[in-house]
Amino acid sequence: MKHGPDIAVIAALIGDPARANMLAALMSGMALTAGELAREAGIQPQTASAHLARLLAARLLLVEVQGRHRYYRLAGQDVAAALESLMALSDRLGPSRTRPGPRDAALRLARTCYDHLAGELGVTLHAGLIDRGWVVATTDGLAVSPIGRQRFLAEGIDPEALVAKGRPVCRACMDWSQRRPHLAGPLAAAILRLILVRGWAQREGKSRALLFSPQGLAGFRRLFADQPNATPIRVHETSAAAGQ
Amino acid sequence: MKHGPDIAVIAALIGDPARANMLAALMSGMALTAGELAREAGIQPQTASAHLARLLAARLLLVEVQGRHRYYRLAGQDVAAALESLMALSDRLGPSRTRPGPRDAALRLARTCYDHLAGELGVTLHAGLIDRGWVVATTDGLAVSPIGRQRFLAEGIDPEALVAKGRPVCRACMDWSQRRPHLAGPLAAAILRLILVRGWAQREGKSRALLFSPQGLAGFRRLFADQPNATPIRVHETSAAAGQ
DNA sequence: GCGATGCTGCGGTCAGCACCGAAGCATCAG
DNA sequence: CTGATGCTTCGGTGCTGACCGCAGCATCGC
Repeated sequence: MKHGPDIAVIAALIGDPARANMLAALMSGMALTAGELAREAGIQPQTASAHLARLLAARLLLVEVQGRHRYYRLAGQDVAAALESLMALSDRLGPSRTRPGPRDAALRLARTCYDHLAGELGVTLHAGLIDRGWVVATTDGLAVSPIGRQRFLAEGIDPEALVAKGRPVCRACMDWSQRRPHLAGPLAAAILRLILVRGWAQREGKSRALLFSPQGLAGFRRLFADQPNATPIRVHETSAAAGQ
Repeated sequence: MKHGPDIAVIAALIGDPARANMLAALMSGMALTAGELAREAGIQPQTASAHLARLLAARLLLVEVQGRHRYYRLAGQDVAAALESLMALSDRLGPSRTRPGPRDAALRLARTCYDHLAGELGVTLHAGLIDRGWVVATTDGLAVSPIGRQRFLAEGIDPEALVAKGRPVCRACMDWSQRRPHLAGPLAAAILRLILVRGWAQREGKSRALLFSPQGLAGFRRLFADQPNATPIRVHETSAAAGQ
């Protein structure tokens, strides 16, 4: 048992600061060039190239060549999920090695998690869809109910067109900052695209943060989150969680 | 952004082979002494002590002193979840760096994931409880239905006694080997205890593998998995590996 | 054709850290 | 008490790997 379990190889790849910075940048879901990633990590292009080659060999990244550019992106949802779960452990190091600036607040409110919405609004989305009965639990995770399908079709999303090789169309994913589940899967990816296409929110530069316009936030809440009739949803536990 | 994101610190800790071996051993959910962990990792006690101190400082582990022994265990469910998600990425390295022996087949059939059941039977449990309507989706993840509570009480498990500080009593957790959700959370932990107490299964040494007796397997399936009336559940996608 | 840009491979340097030997404390058995 | 066990701290060694300067290709613009 000299060379250790495979988990050590993967974790060691993520464990280098330069590579971790690159992976964190790719968590936005965008494909970035080798040069952009080098700048993101604060290293020279040669060094970045070596790092990227190793991440590629481990199948953590995919690459697409376009002319003289090489666009790297995360290899899949599972890679993003693993990175998120590691972020969830980061709090343990100390109350805040990450300086809690305004950008951090934006990240906690809404951010991309590879291809879908995360943060407080991601949790709100998950809760809202379940409250409305659009999404229900199945043996495979979560699925869209008949009424939900009708509603999504009205918004231009066909859930049945999103199913791929028996994978669930959506599922719960533990949110790093909220410590509650948010919505993941192809359906969640389609909803994020809808949010961006309608101009409800836009990316903040190359970061993972999503900036919602007031109108966009209102539209989002009206469609997915607001409880038309009854009890208000509780999404503001972050303040209480701080004292934990 | 010189010293990298916190995620790099955590991943680097897990990324060392010796530490990864220790953490993997602790995934069984048992508390192990420093010496046992040193042997597990194949290193000298002094080296292990240094590793354990670092894991402790990062709050990945908890320690309990009993006489001259020090019992280490994982700090919580989130640590176990992160390790599982890293294992899910290990497949990408190569078809099988992990030799696929009989022990591996046992791991894929049933194993502990920190404090609950994982593997094919863990997925079966998740699917079975949802099929029976004992567990349903809520805004917090999964919850026990009234009929479910009645059934669990009949087996000596009180779901309401398991709720702690607003955390969901159970939730879905993506299974490393099955790539489908299995049941996690306090309820899942109680079910694992039930399985062990009734003698349906026992741990294989210090490994994560759970060995079900034929009678135990029958009892488990009858109570949680078998579909009494209708369509058979599909849990045998890896039937080749299971051998059952 | 030319130079500029984006990326990768090669060598050499250097720091970090995993490792063990030796020693020091606490606990337990007798 | 003495000796044995379990664990930790300290010092020193050795090796892996991250880094950059330099060079070599491919692509784009002109």
